[in-house]
Amino acid sequence: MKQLVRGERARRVLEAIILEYISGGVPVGSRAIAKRHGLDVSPATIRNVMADLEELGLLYQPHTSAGRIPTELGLRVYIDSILKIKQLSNADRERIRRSYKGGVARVEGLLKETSKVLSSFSNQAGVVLTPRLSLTVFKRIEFVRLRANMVMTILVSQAGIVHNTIFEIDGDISQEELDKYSRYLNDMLQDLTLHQVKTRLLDEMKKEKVLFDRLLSKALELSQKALQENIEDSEIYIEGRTNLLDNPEFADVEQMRRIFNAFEEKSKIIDLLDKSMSAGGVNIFIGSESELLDMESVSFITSPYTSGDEILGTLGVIGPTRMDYSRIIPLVDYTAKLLSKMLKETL
Amino acid sequence: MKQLVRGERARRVLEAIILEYISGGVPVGSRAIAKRHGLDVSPATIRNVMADLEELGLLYQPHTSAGRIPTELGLRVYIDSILKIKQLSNADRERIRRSYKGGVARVEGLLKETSKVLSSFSNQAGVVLTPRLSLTVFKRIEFVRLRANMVMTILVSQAGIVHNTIFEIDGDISQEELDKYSRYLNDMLQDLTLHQVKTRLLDEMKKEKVLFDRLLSKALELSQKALQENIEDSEIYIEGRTNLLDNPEFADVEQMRRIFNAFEEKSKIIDLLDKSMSAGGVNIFIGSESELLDMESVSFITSPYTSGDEILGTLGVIGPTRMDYSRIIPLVDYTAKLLSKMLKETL
DNA sequence: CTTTAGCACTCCTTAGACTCGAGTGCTAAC
DNA sequence: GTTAGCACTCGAGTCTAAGGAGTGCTAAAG
Repeated sequence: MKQLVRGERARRVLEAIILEYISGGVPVGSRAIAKRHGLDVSPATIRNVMADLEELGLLYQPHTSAGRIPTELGLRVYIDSILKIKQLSNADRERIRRSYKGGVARVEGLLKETSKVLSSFSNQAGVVLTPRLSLTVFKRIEFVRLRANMVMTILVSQAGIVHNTIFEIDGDISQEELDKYSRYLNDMLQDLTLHQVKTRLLDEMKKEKVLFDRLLSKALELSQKALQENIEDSEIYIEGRTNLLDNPEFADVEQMRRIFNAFEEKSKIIDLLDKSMSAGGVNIFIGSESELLDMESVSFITSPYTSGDEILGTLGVIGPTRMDYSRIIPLVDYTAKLLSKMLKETL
Repeated sequence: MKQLVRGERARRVLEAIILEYISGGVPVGSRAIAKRHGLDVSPATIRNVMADLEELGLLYQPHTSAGRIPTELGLRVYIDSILKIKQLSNADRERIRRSYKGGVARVEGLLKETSKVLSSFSNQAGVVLTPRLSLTVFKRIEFVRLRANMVMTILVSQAGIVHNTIFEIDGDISQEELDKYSRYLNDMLQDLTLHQVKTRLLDEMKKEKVLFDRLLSKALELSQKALQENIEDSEIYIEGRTNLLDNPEFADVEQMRRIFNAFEEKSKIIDLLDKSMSAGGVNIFIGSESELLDMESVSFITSPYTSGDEILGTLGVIGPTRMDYSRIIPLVDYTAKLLSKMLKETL
């Protein structure tokens, strides 16, 4: 990719245009570049370079007599081979840490807080994908008799995630009986991931068919039911949607509607975050790279977060393609690390 | 209020204008009313009536040569003394019931589903306030040892709501020990509301100071900690925000931003829903009646929902003041009743 | 061969002028 | 009390002209 932009000067011009465009949001002309960016050449020269960059597909003109705007490819090249990613300053780190007021009272709350942090420090939308239950490690199961024929199962994972399911059963079971089941299961299932738990339960059920142990049988059946429900699903927390309204490129209502529709539907965003979960480190999707239909002018910057060795989920920032990557990339990176640390230390 | 609009004809004109305005969204003129609403009088007569209604503050003109728009007061009068609230048709009821696919796997999910139902049947935004924990009845408490010094408390209410808190303790406690505590507490706290539980615990702690029972002491301390955390808070589920974008009155970006800001902040909406919880039946807030700053053109239609005798929360529809009250009022009413029934029957 | 000044050209943006039409309020007649 | 007639108001839409930002090309200079 680097070779695409041969000369040092071409690279500096591209950088200048992108910086100018990011801060201004309007097409940038040759004069502005020549003046403000310490390139000691005339606008005419800049124009020649611009024409070259346009031919390479890194810039384009909305119309003949307008300045240039970077294309997605242009941004890609910039991010991959020009942008130097700075570390977050100590002051910034400190400010981020401080904005997590209080301790970790609930994992859910911590994740929600994180999406708020991402949004307020980026001035864009912050997003956090919740852990997929099936990937987490089993910690505890409890059954609660709600009333005759109705039982609630509460599942706790090592990472402190709680999940409950309510379901109907044939015939009543007393709370004492249910407690016996859970004690039994808690012993059996220690240290398995929920995914493993599921297959383990199936194995045991097969064995049990031969042994005819009634206690065992019921316990397995109940937990089986509890695990059927959506342990593969994730949710997302999105905060700061309205920050996006401040970007002039979304002023047009039609654009806006599409973006907010995507926020409303969530499933596409979940898919995207899910995909970038396994790829370690910071991921960047520029415009149509995210393959979310109708989202040409939106970029995602994401990073997975963990708890100890478990990869739990992804967090990130959603903003216009024209966002301040140099600030937001380290922000996402640091926030992911900080969250991982908090999850590990407190749980 | 009824006296405000003396003549039968005046009332019919007001109704006609409101109906026309609701369906069209643009100021309505005298011709349209004279033609379409079976009032057998000329436009000039209508104009006279309109002038009277305007003097009463029920209508206003955006500018001299425009038609009339109902004021908030006009809508209020219409809703209070003209509108006859129809029952929902059986077909509609059936369609609503059917849109709850599957059973009640989690209360949380049920509430979220409900806000979706409200949104899709009203074509506006649907909103559901989650139960305030402190009002619900205690069912069960569990402690889980996450690791040394870290304990999770899981609280289950009779209505099937689960709430967890993680906190640090001085000195390690084994899981067996924790189980003892929870068995003890589960016996003691049956059938109290969480609010009562809180005071009860304080009482017991005072007594205990005298008795020096170590088991009791620790158990009380832990549960006390768990209850300190946000049992007074509620959350809301909002669905169908983007439906509001289809209303021409919100086409202007500035308007939109204000509304979406309110959605983002939530606390004001929570307050409003909270307030309308105690007032039984359907509540209607037109425009500035809701006292949400900057929300002149938005109406709320809300109704509390219950589980048995407990009032749990509020649900409703948020839309433009210009919404189809005759359809949405019974929708909100029916949905609240249906949700209450489901909560009661399955839990 | 590269850089630059000069210049004609393009095309968006803005503002003003104008028309059109919906709707009103008033007056006078029924 | 109701209605027809009419002058008047005012926003929405259309058209035109001016202004200006920015370009591409050419030709000269380094």
